[in-house]
Amino acid sequence: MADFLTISEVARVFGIRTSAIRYYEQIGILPAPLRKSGQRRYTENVLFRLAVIQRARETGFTLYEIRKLFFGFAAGTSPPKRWRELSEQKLAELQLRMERLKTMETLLKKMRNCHCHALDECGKKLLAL
Amino acid sequence: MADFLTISEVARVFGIRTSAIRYYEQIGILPAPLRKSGQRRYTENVLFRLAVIQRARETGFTLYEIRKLFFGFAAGTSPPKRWRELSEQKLAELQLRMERLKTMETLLKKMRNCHCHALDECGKKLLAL
DNA sequence: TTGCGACTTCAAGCTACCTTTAAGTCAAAG
DNA sequence: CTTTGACTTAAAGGTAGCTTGAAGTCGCAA
Repeated sequence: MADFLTISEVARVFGIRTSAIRYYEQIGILPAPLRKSGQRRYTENVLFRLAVIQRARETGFTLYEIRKLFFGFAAGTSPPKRWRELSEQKLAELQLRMERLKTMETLLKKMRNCHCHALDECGKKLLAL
Repeated sequence: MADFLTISEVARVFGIRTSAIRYYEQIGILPAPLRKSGQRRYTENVLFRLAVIQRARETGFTLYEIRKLFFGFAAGTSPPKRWRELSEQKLAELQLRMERLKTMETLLKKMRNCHCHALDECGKKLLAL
């Protein structure tokens, strides 16, 4: 029956628009699927891809970073090696982002407990991190 | 001497463009400074503001969220109260972001250690989170 | 055969966050 | 007085990540 999925079925699963899916294909982060009289027919593989894409997007990666990651896997230089390099790099970026989030958390906590009546007064305190 | 700062001095301190500073003023996240024959002259207060803005931006807040945060401080309802509410809310958002980052970290670590030769094969594994 | 609904493409539109450009003002130096 | 350099404005331009619109195709049902 549902051996293949139409674009709108896929879209519904992920709560995104069909136009977004076509766009992802266009910029090369989703492979072009088989066609049945012009219409895209997806296998479950697209679900795995989209799941990774969504998580990456949620954590702040751009579509172009994601593309780089995917191409890094596919490309020539013995896949697992290049792949490892790229994911190491992305992991380092994640570390940085997490540190920044923590700094911001500290900042917000200070702001929350601040009793200043003017923002600038408060800002002055904050800079004493 | 440097009792006041020109827009380009401020820009240099933060490594941003003068146009960005004017834009921040335009959308209301930087207060309009005094003018000396038309030109903006800043006090050190602007540095505190910009520091907070930069950190917030780094952690993914939009300029409009930042504006809301600032206005929340300034606005009517006994400042510290409204302020506290808003920062609580932002803190909750931060928590969520951190969780997502951690999920992504797990994902990337799995990918790094993956020996699949095809992305889809790898994706399948990943979905067993 | 006609109509319907779900798809297709291509191009233009939209929001956020700025940057760039054009044209002008100001003040201090030569 | 003219030039220089740093500023001013308003408006247009640019990029990311889509969305929307117009016009057309496909296959099935009445």
